[in-house]
Amino acid sequence: MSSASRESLEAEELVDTRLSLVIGAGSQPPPVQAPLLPPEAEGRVPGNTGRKKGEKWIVGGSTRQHGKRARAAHGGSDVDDGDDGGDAAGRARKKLRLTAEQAALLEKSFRAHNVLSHGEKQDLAGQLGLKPRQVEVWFQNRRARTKLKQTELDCELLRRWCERLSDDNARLRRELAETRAVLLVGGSKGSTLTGCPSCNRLA
DNA sequence: GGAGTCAATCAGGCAC
DNA sequence: GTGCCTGATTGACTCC
Repeated sequence: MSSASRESLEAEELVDTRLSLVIGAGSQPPPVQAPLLPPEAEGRVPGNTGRKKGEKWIVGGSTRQHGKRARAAHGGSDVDDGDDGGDAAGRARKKLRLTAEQAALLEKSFRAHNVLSHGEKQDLAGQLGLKPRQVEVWFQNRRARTKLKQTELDCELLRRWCERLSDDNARLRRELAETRAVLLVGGSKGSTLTGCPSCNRLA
């Protein structure tokens, strides 16, 4: 499958396809973490495993400042200019809601490349009438939520795979027991196949 | 050391 | 009122 066509799959389509291809496919384990993301993005994320999962720390809380601090460290030229609220004076922030057209264009871009270059970010922001930082945040959140969804899908896939393996195991055990019984009866009637008297395995 | 990314989280707004 | 979605923030981390 090409990466382009893979990217076009909706998550639901993906899980359906993989279930039909994989769960019925015999002994191969399911391809967990079949990427929802384009490959170039995966290459850009070499684990980021240093963080201790589940570790928590205080974030913001009452001292939270909307938009004034971190962007300096991120080289953001787009720190709060007022039209998205968020100043420290306590004025309630008005949340940006993307239009359907904006969302569609972002989605289209995400499917093409889920990581933006600087130029792509600028261009996209220009087309959308948004700040580059807002485009960046949208992609960031989109990646995070895509990954979360993929994890949930993988989890479900593994659960079903496990169920199937258990069923297969039970069936094979039944068949083995039946076969042994038949052969042992046959053996007592002169068959050339016999079972080991100590372990009942075929001799 | 700066830039980019991620995980975790907060918080506004909408549907129910 | 609650739950969900989603834009935004923050600190840790990786890479060059």
